[in-house]
Amino acid sequence: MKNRIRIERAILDITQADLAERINVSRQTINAIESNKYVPSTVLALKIARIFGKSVEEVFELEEND
Amino acid sequence: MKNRIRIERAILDITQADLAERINVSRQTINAIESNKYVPSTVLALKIARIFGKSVEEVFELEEND
DNA sequence: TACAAATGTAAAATAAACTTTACATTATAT
DNA sequence: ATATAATGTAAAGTTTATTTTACATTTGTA
Repeated sequence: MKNRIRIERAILDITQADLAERINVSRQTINAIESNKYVPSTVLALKIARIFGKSVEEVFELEEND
Repeated sequence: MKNRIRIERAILDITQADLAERINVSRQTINAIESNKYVPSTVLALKIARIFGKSVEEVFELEEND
């Protein structure tokens, strides 16, 4: 699965730590999701997308191997 | 988090086992997600929504406690 | 009513998400 | 060039997702 978190963060001009704080997870969790170390839960995906004002599909995209 | 899986399944007229097979998880996993025993990964949410022809937000909805 | 299909559920095992702490590297501004 | 902020990463620990097997209950149908 791919994601556009880094880009959306840049548009909002917020750091990984900012985003983490806004959805109540650790900064490392955001870093790990953003760099595809693991797949977030649906609750986190919904919260992240909501902060960006985008749908989950606009932020996270399935790939062939998923 | 709430979900509309049961309703969307009814619209498509498919069983939990059918849905499970289509996204390559066990039937128990679908049953557990559908009855809110746990929160699916974003990959599963995207696959489930795609089968229903709906967005993730149309199938899964955040609640206050999330 | 009886049979079959669908759903609910439970326990044990494994994999994966997430936290905390801590430190290293990279980028940015002064 | 130096200080500071941001990001990358790692290890250990806890919690949660997911699988497998198995059985019980409910629902639909002949």
